[in-house]
Amino acid sequence: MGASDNSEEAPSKSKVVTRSRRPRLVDVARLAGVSLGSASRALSAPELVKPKTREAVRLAAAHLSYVVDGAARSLALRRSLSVGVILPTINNPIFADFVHALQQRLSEDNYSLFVSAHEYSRDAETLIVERLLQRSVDGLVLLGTDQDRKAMGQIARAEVPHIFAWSSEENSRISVGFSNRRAMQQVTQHLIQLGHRRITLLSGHTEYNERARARLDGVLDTTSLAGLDAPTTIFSEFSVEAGRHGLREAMAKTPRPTALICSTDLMAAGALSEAAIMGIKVPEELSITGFDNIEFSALLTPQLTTVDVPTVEIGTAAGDAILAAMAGKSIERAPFPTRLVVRGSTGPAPK
Amino acid sequence: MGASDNSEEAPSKSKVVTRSRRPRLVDVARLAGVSLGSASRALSAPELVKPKTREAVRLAAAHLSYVVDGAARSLALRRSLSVGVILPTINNPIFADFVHALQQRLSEDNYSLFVSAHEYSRDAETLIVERLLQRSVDGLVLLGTDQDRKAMGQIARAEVPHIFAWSSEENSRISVGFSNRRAMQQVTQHLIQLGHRRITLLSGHTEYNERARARLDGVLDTTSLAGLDAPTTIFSEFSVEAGRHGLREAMAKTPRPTALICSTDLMAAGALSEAAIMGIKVPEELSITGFDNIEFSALLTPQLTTVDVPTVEIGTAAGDAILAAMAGKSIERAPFPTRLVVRGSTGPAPK
DNA sequence: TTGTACGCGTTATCAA
DNA sequence: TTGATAACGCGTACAA
Repeated sequence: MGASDNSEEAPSKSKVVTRSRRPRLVDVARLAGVSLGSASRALSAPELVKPKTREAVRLAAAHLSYVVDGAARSLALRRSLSVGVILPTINNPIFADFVHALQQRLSEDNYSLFVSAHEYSRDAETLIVERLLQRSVDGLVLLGTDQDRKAMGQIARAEVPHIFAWSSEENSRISVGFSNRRAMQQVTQHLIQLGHRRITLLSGHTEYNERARARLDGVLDTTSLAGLDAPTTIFSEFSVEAGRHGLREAMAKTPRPTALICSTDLMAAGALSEAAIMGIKVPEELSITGFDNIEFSALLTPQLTTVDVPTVEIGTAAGDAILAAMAGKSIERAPFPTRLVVRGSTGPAPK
Repeated sequence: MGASDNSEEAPSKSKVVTRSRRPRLVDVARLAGVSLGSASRALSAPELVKPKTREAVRLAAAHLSYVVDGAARSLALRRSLSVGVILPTINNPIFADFVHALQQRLSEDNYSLFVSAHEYSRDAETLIVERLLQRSVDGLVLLGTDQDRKAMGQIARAEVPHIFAWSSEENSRISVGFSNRRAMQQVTQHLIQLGHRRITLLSGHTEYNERARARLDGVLDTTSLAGLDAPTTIFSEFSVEAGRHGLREAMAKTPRPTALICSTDLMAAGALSEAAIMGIKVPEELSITGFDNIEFSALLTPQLTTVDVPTVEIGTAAGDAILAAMAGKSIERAPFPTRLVVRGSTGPAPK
């Protein structure tokens, strides 16, 4: 009996060489000549321990290349020191920047970040939430406010602190983000001022996507205020390919629109490229706008008129917010400002 | 004594409402009227249990919204069912696609993926490895073969199964990827065939980056074989901004080069844009090439000649490989083929 | 096929 | 300031 306690045993000669067990805290304690408790304190609450033991433990730990076992620690601590973020997709550079900023912020407070994307599948979303709950994330950052009801149910039952990031419409619940609606109002206003009256909107699907809805609303607000008819709206995915198709569809109508508002830069980039292929001059015959101000939007020809979103700031603020939420506090913050960036893809409406 | 065992106690009235404890497996077992062991088996090895108990347990679990505690499970299982991937940066769409494919593959085998990027900082890299080891990842996917020695030391000591992905040069250790060197040979060959003799190379920094080195070597191989002088080489970061500066620097030389080889599409995109600003005609006055074939490279004007890399396939194969490695097997596989994509940014050398 | 009891590695409590 | 010991929640021999 007690065999499992005998850590001095040499690797048994006749067996295959097996992966050697990683050193545990007891091993460190023994080498340092202190108790388990002292070793634990020396590493995670050094101020509670005499400098001498502290050093002895540190030395022993370094000597053994000891790394604490996160699973055991989580179990004892009843927190995992990890946070999950659920993105719609990882295939939009705007989210990559956001995630990076979020990760940086959490890292400062010693939290790890689980990144996952559901790629607009509700099933995937439920599965992701389930996995994150298994991992006992201490907090959850949700992108957008319009999550799957089932997923939200799971989150609510598990009582995991969570925040909504990205969108922050006036009437929505508290979240860290900006107003898609107001941003799109500016875009539309810009086009109307340029004399455009026949506008087509290339929108993302609005089910489970309050961002797409808010952007759509922003356009409608503004056209209606200006006494225009509601613009033709085409619904599609948020991809470059969808932008191509959208442009074709838009330009198949008679009379042709003079402006195409796209829900994202990705779509606008596709539309721009397809316009070039069709020989449609931008902006002389058609103005095109995007949304997000991804780095590439300034590299297209013509450069894209778009909405700049403070991605990094939102990522950092989301980190602040979820850290606060996990600490039981709650942060109120005003929506972030966005900025219309007027570039070459928009111009006066043709006569 | 034994008070902590009394799970029927009502929430104490006078205290603040606290976060209710999440249900444990015992709770499920009790509700299902079976033992802890049976409950455990019913959920993770259903075939070992009678259909009747299996169902009872499932029902109870669903009723309580039970989710297994990953930390406890890891501790008992001595594996975490998680894998880490260490990227140089998350700010290149090529890596985003790779990670997504990897994640998908691992997810099929019920593994979670920790994603982290060191952004070319060695310190960050060591910290990341340390964190991943704390989390007891069962395997590690390293992007590139040229990791920090210290980090590799940690990984070796911890004896964590790991694989190298992305690069796979002839003389390097086994890894899942493609030959950067051969790909760049093709690019250079293409330019030489177009009559270019004065070529400038805009390379990434080569310290700790075998990909940049291999690409550089590929260019040198080919120019030297063609009896040309070694091309002027400018070293810089892998960014759009660096591409802009690189182009300016390249075109400041007399005589000007007729072709600019860029180490990545990001750089090439910057160079292309800066050329437009300077009024340099591409490809009439200057041919420009990229590397990676990111989606946007086909949306630039002119479209970018570049090297297509089978990102998704590599991601999936990397998943296969690390799963195999964790199972104690090892996968041999030939390097993936790359493909030169000739588009509008390259043309005959000016007279 | 099921139940019991122990171990996984750490932190927290409580005495000393 | 330190040391002993009881959790933390789950998997799995082993016995029944």
